Amino acid sequence: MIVPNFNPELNELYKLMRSHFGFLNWWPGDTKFEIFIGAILTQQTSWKNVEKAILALKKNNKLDLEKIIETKQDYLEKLIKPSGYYRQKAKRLKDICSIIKLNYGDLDSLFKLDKEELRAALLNMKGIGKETADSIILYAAEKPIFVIDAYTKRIMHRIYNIDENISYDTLQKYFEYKLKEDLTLYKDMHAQFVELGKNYCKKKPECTNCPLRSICNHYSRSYKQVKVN
DNA sequence: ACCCAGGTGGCCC
DNA sequence: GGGCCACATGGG
Repeated sequence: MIVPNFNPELNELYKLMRSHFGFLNWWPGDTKFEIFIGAILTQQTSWKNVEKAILALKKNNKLDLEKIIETKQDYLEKLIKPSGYYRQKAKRLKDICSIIKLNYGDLDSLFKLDKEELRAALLNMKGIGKETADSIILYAAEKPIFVIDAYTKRIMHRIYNIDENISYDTLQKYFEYKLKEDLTLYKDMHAQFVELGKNYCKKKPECTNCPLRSICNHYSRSYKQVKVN
């Protein structure tokens, strides 16, 4: 197996984030279907906006595979409008739900596929790329797969100075090679990356109180420690 | 008035 | 296999 040429202590990294943020217990959502829809709606969109869209779907009794299929496109667009890209997302949601209904009957049946088959099936649907597919597999279908996102890449770049443009698959394989395969760990570690990315390791980083500053290459480069005698 | 957010698909080379 | 672009709202 080809892995990138770096060797961070991922368990130490996890412990530092975990002790700072606590166990995050992701993904928020009452049902598998809600998590599934949320994973698509949150693409390139803040979770606050997604919550509004999901609430609107709930209030109008549309948070359901069959209901999404039955709902007219323009009405669905109105409901999910706050989540952005709403025309695209409404069409894709309807198409995706139709395909699931047609090929598998319902979401649970789709989720009964084994991990690799499920991933291939999801990636075959327009509107679901690697990150969304893996988020659905991890948090809705609850099979251990490590989710990579822009935060994960940025944080790994800052801490260990790895290539910013490392491919999704390479970084994912790296995590899965280094970590023990554990559903709860995979779920929480991704959540920790997002939390760190939102609060500290942003595009404009706020390193001074970052929980990872003790191990961060970027921090040592940017904030040269002045030795006090 | 910018910049950013838990990406993706289409098109091009 | 990668680079560029459209897609769109709401919050800082």
